[in-house]
Amino acid sequence: MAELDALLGDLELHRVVAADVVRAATELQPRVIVLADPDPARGLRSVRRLRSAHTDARLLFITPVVAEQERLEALVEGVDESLAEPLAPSELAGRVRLLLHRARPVRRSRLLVGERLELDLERRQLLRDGVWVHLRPKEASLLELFARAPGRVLTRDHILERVWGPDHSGDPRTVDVHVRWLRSKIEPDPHDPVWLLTVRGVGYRLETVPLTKR
Amino acid sequence: MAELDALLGDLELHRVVAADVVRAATELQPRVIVLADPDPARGLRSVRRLRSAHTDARLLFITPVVAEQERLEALVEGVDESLAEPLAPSELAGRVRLLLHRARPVRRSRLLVGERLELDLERRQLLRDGVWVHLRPKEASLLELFARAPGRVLTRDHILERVWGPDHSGDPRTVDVHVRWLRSKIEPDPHDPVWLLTVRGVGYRLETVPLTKR
DNA sequence: TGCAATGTTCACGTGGTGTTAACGCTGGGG
DNA sequence: CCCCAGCGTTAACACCACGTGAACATTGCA
Repeated sequence: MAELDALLGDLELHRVVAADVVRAATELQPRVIVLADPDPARGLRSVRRLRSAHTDARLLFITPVVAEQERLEALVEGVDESLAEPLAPSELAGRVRLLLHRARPVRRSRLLVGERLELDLERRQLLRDGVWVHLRPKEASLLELFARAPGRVLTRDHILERVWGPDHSGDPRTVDVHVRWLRSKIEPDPHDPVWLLTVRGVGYRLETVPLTKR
Repeated sequence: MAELDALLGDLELHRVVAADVVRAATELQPRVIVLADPDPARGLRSVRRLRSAHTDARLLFITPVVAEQERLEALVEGVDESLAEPLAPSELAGRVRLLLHRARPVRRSRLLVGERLELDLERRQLLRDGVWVHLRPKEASLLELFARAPGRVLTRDHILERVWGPDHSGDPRTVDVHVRWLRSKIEPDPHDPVWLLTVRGVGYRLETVPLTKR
């Protein structure tokens, strides 16, 4: 472990026991978590608890070489890497650095629309010209859906499925109302939208870059 | 100073003037801050401002050898180390590394909400405008949980798990009542909360910085 | 044991939120 | 030029989540 410390010495390292892993992850907000529990079952439980916790950390799961089953399960649970002990310190250090630098579809907490609008996913609110604008739950979900697919046309059915849920059977026109409410909050002139645009006969799309600049 | 740079060259170093120390500490989130102000009184003010700022940094306080009084006061204020100039560069570098590698970063004993509220984690009480406000155990735990995840939305289930324990099965609405009691103690107007906010349909979140300022 | 402090649960009112429908407007095609 | 499907707009309505107060239970301490 001294050797490992030397290899990762320029990083901020913390060691915690399994019982504290969720609390530590939430408080410290690390970028990488290495789970090296001697008990594979307890390690798996830690994985599940972490996955439902408020952390974006990438997970590196390490088990004794005999615990092949748990190592595979961990992958299913969504860990980023799953390795078996024994493990060379340099190997582990390398994996940690790999995860650290890996471009991951990071759950960014902020999405931009233009230069004056910012959707804060944590607060589920909108920052417009430096002023916070309240978003209702459905509005936030709707805007998030659009912002994650900038420029793409989304049909009402697609929107209903993603925002309202797959088994939801409601009037597609409900989407229109929410679009209107969103426009009143993000558009300079709601009557002449420049961001959240109608695609007649198909659905709606959100521009993320001013049209004139393209 | 060139010699010191050589001794600490593998670390990321920043130099700032006293007026910028709080801002720099907040933005850079350093692990160690060396306060070497030629003016001992100004150095002490920096210590106090840092101690109530959003940083976990360990503090190393350096004064001219004549300023014995201030050096002792700094210790009372909670600096981690207090040394007198003149000081050999190797000595200083050694102290910095000592603080850096100290087993575990010191648990911050105080968390801030706004500028007038301070949660003392040891006493588990609240300092509001310089007056101690009594917190009941659950209230203290709840506020601590929020203060450690400023701005983040916490669901009732998440709160229950963290404050009441993982195996606790109680009414999620219990959280509402404690939130209400907390509001009566931290909010200027409990009917119109500005710190501990409701996120309808999701949970609650604690703002640590006034929203309009951002 | 008794009392005070703390914690939990419930019921009720209210306001925010979502849904639906009706009606008017617009643009494109016959 | 008119028609109509599609969309904008508004408002009524129902529902549900939350705030609130209080009763009740539990804990801690003298």
